[in-house]
Amino acid sequence: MAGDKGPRRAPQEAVRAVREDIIRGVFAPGERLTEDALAARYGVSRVPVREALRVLEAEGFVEAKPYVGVFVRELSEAEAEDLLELRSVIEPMCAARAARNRTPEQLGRLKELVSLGWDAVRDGRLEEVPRLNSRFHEVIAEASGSEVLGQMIRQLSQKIAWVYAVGLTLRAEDSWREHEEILAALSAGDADRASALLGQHILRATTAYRRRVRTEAGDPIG
Amino acid sequence: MAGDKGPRRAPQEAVRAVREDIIRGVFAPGERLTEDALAARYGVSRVPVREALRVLEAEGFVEAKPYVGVFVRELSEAEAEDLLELRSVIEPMCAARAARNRTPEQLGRLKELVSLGWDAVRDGRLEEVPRLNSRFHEVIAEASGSEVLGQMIRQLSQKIAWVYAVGLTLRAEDSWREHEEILAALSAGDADRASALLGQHILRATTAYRRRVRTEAGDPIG
DNA sequence: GGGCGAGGGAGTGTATACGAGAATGGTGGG
DNA sequence: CCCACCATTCTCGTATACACTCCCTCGCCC
Repeated sequence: MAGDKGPRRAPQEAVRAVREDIIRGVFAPGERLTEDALAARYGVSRVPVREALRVLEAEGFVEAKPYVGVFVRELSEAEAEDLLELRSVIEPMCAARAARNRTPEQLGRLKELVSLGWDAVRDGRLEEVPRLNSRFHEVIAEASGSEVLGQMIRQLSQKIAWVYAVGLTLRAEDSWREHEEILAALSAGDADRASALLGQHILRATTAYRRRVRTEAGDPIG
Repeated sequence: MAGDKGPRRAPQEAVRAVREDIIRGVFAPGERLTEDALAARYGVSRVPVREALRVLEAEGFVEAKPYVGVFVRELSEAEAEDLLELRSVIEPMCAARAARNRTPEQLGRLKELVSLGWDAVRDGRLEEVPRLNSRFHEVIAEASGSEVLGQMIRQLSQKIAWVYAVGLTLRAEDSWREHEEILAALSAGDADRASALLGQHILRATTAYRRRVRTEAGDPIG
């Protein structure tokens, strides 16, 4: 079906696709995902889909019950806060390393992302912002030079994007202004400043998230 | 083939089995894992093995190259330190929650693990210690009540066990004495003390690890 | 009329079979 | 003697087919 040009590697793409669909809200929390439906959706067999679902289970996006099926996980407000707090301690650590190890190529990608983020915010394409946000933080993780750390941050970042996207998108302008400052510190190789800025950045994001959740409802994030 | 008594649930067990074999050093870092060999080893088909390998890849234990195969990852000394540092900030956070949320059943399991750990140390069965160590920390993660946090710690804990096991096993007596104190704090519901003790515990483990690495060699952990 | 048990449908779990790509060894030419 | 090219082979990647489990419904009995 949709296998227009997908040449010879389906499962890795399937993971990305399903994960993005979950983050974008195409699949709602609690929803059951049937292997057949996903297979048809992506024009592949059930085997790659199964592998993708197992990966997503390991990453914490879905929950699988044996002989029953997989369901999109529902994040409680408490868990969302845990994610944010977790990031608030990990990211500064990561930023300090990134300021020392970042390559010019990575700086270039960060600059491009900041530019794209600004454009998206300015043009009101808010649905693209969480994804760009994730990628900004993922590149920083990559720039830290630690494969292990990078993988952790990557997963964490994607889940944060999910938390935000499930609710709404806001605080976009401030966020990207702060991204710009972080980029400057990284560019200058100033580890302390990069670490401090990122800590501040996460703190503000957390505060904004809490305020929004409080005012909107007391419900689970879903 | 060897479907002795496990005829009805293979893949989840396969993940555990392969992961334990990697941690125990049955499969050395850098080694190539063929699906057929693993399938034969566990008496199942290639399909569950593939799913297990994808999960382990997501967890960071192996690296998969398309159309080539999966290889056990090699952790550099820097990455091992990153893991330890990561744990040093996450675990105290986790312990504070666990002190508030732990159930009597979880306390019971912790007590049993401390007992088993002491026995293993006393009897010189040092090869069992890393696994018990992991489980102790995993139960604490579970007791924190946060599914998200628990999953993160779980993966982290397993990788730490790997780091230790690949090198050697030591500091076992002190470690389990400290486990006992942590258990006491959890039992008393003293969040501050539990958090502080766990931070201290991790710090000592990290120091011991570094000293060992320094004195033994400058090589990668593998 | 309500509760309980059996049967059917749906979907997962697993195995087998086949096609595609890459590493390896041999062979021929320079 | 060395290098490049090609074919073989091994392994991964995917699709198809079947067995087992769960859930829901319908019928029976109390």
